[in-house]
Formats: sequence, C-alpha cells, structure tokens
Amino acid sequence: MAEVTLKDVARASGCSVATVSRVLAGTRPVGAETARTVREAAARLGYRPNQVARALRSRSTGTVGLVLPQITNPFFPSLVRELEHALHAEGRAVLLADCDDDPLTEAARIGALLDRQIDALLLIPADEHHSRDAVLEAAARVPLVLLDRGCGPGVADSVAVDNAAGMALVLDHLAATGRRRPCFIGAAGTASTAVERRAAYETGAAAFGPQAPGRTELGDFSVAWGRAAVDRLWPARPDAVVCANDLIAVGALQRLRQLGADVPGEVAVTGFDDIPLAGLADPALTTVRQPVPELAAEATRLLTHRPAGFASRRAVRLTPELVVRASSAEGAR
Amino acid sequence: MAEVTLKDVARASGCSVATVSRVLAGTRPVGAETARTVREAAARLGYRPNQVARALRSRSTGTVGLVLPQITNPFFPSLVRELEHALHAEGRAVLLADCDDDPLTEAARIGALLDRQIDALLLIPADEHHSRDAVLEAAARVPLVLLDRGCGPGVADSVAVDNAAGMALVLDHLAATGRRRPCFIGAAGTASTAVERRAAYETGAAAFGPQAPGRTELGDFSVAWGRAAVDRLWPARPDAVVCANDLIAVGALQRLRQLGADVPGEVAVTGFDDIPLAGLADPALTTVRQPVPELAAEATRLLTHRPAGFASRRAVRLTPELVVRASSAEGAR
DNA sequence: AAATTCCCGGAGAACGTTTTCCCGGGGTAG
DNA sequence: CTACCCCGGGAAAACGTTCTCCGGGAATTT
Repeated sequence: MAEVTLKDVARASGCSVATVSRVLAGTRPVGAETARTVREAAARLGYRPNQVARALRSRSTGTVGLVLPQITNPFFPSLVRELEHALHAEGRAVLLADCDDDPLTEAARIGALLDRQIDALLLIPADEHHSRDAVLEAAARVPLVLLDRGCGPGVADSVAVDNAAGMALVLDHLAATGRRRPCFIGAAGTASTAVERRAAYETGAAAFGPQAPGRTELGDFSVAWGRAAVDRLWPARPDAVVCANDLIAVGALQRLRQLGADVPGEVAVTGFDDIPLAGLADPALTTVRQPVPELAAEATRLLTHRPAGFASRRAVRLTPELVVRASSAEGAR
Repeated sequence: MAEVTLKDVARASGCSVATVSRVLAGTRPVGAETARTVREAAARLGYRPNQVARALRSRSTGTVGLVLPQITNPFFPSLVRELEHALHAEGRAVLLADCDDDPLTEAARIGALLDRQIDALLLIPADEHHSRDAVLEAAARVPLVLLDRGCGPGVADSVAVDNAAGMALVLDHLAATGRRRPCFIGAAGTASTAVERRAAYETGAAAFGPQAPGRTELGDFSVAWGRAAVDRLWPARPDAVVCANDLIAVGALQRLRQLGADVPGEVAVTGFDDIPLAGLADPALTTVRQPVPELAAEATRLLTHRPAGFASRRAVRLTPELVVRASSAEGAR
C-alpha cells in the first residue's frame, strides 16, 4: 500500500526505472511528454522516494547528528530549535543524542550516529579535554562543527559566542554604574565556557583596582551552586556578584534575597546566556545574550559550505549583547 | 579507510560475506573456529556495520521519529531526555522534529520522517483537531504513540497524564487548606491538555458551592497570559488562582506580587506540570508533577510491545502527584 | 548525401547488507 | 551399505535507489 516504488511508477507510466528516477530527481533532461506522464503516474500512485535506498546508493543520508550534553540545560532548547529549523529547511533531518554530560556516553552516541551514516555532525562537547579523542575521530569521518563550547585548538570547525567580550560587557557596565567591589561565581569544570568566562573575569576585574575584587568561587553551572556560593561570598559584602551563567545567577539572587540583601540597591547580580528564566527572575536578571539564531545559522553554514581541500579549521566567534535588567539597575541605589 | 565493509572482513578472514554476516549478526549457528577468525578479523579491521544498508535490506532502520510542538516549551526537554535515553538503550536512534506549534509544519515533518523509513513515531500533537489527519495517515504506516496530548478518541495509542485527577488533587488541596473562592486561568486552545484541565476545573470547582468559584479566563500557555489574566481576575479577590500550567502560574505570581497581593496569605496560586521553573519561583509554586520518566517508559513500551493483530487502540493514563510548595501554604494565612 | 553529433531512453551494475537456496560431508538410523 | 538428515558454509538474489554505459533515431554539419 504505502509501498509504492520506482518500479511501480515505471510500470504505470510505461517506461524504465531509470527514466522515472531522472524525471523525479531532475538529474538529466528528459522528454517533455514522458516527463509529464511519469510525474502524473507518480502523483497518482502517491510515490514517495525511499530515502534509505537513496542514501545507500548516493552515499548521503541527508541526515545530520546533533549531540549535546544535556537537553535539560535551559540554554540548549532554543539552540536546538533554531538548528532543527535551519536543517529541515534544507531538507536534512536531525538525529538527536543527549549524552548526559558524560564523555563516555558522548563517544558512544557519536559512534551510533556515525554508524547511521550521518552526513555531518553538530556537537556541543561535554568536556574540553575528555571529548577530544571522540571528536577527532568523528571529524576524520564527517564534517563536524563544534558549537557553543570548544575542545582544544584546531580540532574542528567551531562556532561559539565570544565569552571574553561578553564578560567585558558586564564588567564595563558594572564599573560604569558605580560598582567597585565585584566578585565572581564561576564553574570549576573544564568546559570551555567555564574556563573562558572565568579567565575573562579575572582579566577584566583587574581594572577595578588591585585588591578591589573579592574572591571568586568555583562550583558548577547550577542554581544550587549559586545559592551555596552566596553564603561564602556575602560576608565580604561585594557590591556586585558576577555569575558565569544565568542558572548560577538565579540561585545567587534567591539566596541574597533570603539573606535580606537589597538587589540591586546594595548589590548587583549578573548572569550569562539570557535563558528564558533570566527575564522571569525577580528582580529580572541583567545578563549577556547569546545570539542563538546567529549561532545556529553560522553552524549550518559551516557544515554546508566547506571549501574543498581547505584543511585549516575555522573558528567563528560571535559577539554577544548585554541585556540590562533590574538586577543591576543604578537608579535604585 | 573508514570504509570497511563485510566484503573486506570476508576477504581478511577467508570466508564468504554470508558467513561473516551470520557470525556478526548471530543469525544462524556457525562453526566455532570460523566464528573466532571472523570476529578477530572484524575487530582488527575495525568493522562497523553500515546501518543504512542493513536498513534497506531488513526493512527496519532502528530509528524512531519524535515530533513535538515546541522544544522551547520547558515541559518538553525532560521528556525528550527520558525518551532519548530509553530509545538509545535499545539501540534505536531518535529523529527529532520541532513543528513550531503549527499543524501544517507538523504534517510536513511527519512526512519527512516517514520518507526516512522510521520504524515508529512518537508524537506530541500540536492541536487536537488539526493534527488528526496527519496522525491517522502516519498511524497507518508505522506504530505511533501519542504523548502528553491526545488527538481525538481511537486515533492511535496514547500515553498521557490524568489531567482530571491532577486538577482534582489541586482542588482537594485548596479546599482542605481552607480556600473557598477559587478562580481559573486556562488556555483556550484545543490542545487536549487545555481542554481536559479546563473541564476538570469546572467539575471540581462545583464542590466549592454554587456561586463560590470566580470566573475562569482563557488565553494561552504563557507567562504573559498569566500576568494579563490576573489583571482581570484580581479585582474579584479570589483566594486561590488555579492555573492550567506552570508558565501561566509564574506569570500570575509575578503580577500578583506587583499588585501587592500576599501570596499565599491572601491568595494561593497553583500550576500544573512541575517544570524546573516551578521550584524556582518566589514563592515556590505548588503544582502537579507529571511522571515524566514513567511517561517515557510507557511510551517506549507501547512502541515495542505491540500485540500482533491487536487492532484496538490503547490509552494509558498515568496518575500525577501533587507537589505542595509555598505558593499555597496554609500556615502563612 | 554521408558523417558526426546530440538527445532521449533502456539495460543493468552498484551501494552493503540480510536471507534464501543449494551443496557437500559426516553422522545416525534402517 | 544405503538412505536420510543435520550442519556448516557459499553463491547469489533482494532491498530501492542512482548512475554509467550503450544504442537508435533525429538533427546538424561537411
């Protein structure tokens, strides 16, 4: 029933499978009259090409793999959405894999996708170091683009936000609005976002004066950690708490309010990423917006337009944007 | 290089492709000695079976489609995660499609996935009515399980939470904690979750007395709508605001606080779904937790164990759980 | 008018598996 | 000793495409 094949169309239109294939794929010019009959027969029978057979023959599945650390990380869904739309628009389908932040699972998933003959792989690596081998291996087989996070230099093409620039935006803003004693709540992991944001904070914070900056605490990218870190930092009474991402900032915000601190009057709080939650926090969170649609567009562009015989790796950095909200308001002081 | 095929292994191990296939797939018993040599050769060459070829021949891709309305809806990521894990655990891969809440896009995506010869389809329908045709068509081709939302009776197997039971839990809890004048902020759409929760509220609210319940307002499943609805309902001073999902509840919570209302002292607020945001709201949101892991497990079970020649559709309803948090606390009154 | 090119169409190989069918040898039963 | 059967193994068909090669007729060139 739903098993209409090229052969059926050929029989119905009185010509060979080769011709039918040519008409439908537009591979080679074919007589106007025959083309018409073929197209009509195909429509009448409701022919849909079997993509698996097509893939086997043409060595291209029209499928790209997307491997990410944790779909439940609120930054990823919008990215996945943009990627899905961009890829489906070109007729490619997305094989999704969630590796649960575990490099071993990640490697297994990558393997599974490669076995399925994906044309290309989009990967948000779980760990800067431990993902490296799997990435190298995969990059040798298919076009691969690293997204959001890096994985050592020159491993593969990559697209990410300029974390240093983003952190600079935050620090400039805080300085401009009169904050003098910032501190930092970061993530200890080796994920490149953690490392870069941490480093950028250290660099930028120096401008506040030699010993102005308070301590920096390192944990993970979670709300719980944000809460916990505040307990350690608040006694020193910083006037700004810079967080490595929005989840941490939300936690910090919560705990500060519990402790009776006045945000933003007494202390400003900033995040990073601009996840949906950021705008909903109270007070709304000042943060750095990642250009998600641009990240997705650039990633798919890198996948598709890969210059032949172009060995060198491309690393695209997109500039983020500062989103100032209530949590760092000046007027309230 | 990465192109090791069965033929290569056969040549390396000195036997035929048929034998190699049999050894590796374990299809048929084969001599112990030959099996050893074959396995060894395969390992040495690093043979990985080409799943596309396998799929073409065996008419099974080991791939299931997952189509959902909006991956950015915060309820879905955890569901996707569970499904991905369950399916990958059985060696199946997931083709993901996001239809942007649009039934037309949904139909197109379903078609694209079917062309790729998915073995089965998991679908969270975008709309109860407008998704129906596409669902019926798809269900005729592959095993299909509807998730979270329905699509008319008897269309396909389905797994969802018992919305009526969940709403009853909320209303019982409110009644038990002394609330007398509830009102409802729901969604107007025809998504089955919207319909069922709305109906369940109407039924349950009757127990509060003939004219006790305040108005019910219908919009969409969004934070913005929650805020807007409060402006309409608050003048009537309900002592409980029951919301059709957590997003609405978060919006309501925000607006109520802006208006100076005391939550939960003056008015309780409840949500539905228990998305991560619910626990982070201030005050933390009382809500109904959907049993996400169970939903996923049940869905994959229905996909795999489908009784041969079992025509009737199965509709599984899972019981939700009430999560009482600060937004409906009694002590605070 | 003959030769060359061009165009349209078909036959069939190929992609990498799985699976059917067949065959030879050794064991057991008659 | 013959008949049968089982077991391990190979040859080759099949899955549904795409694409190469080839041929025949018309059109163009010389």
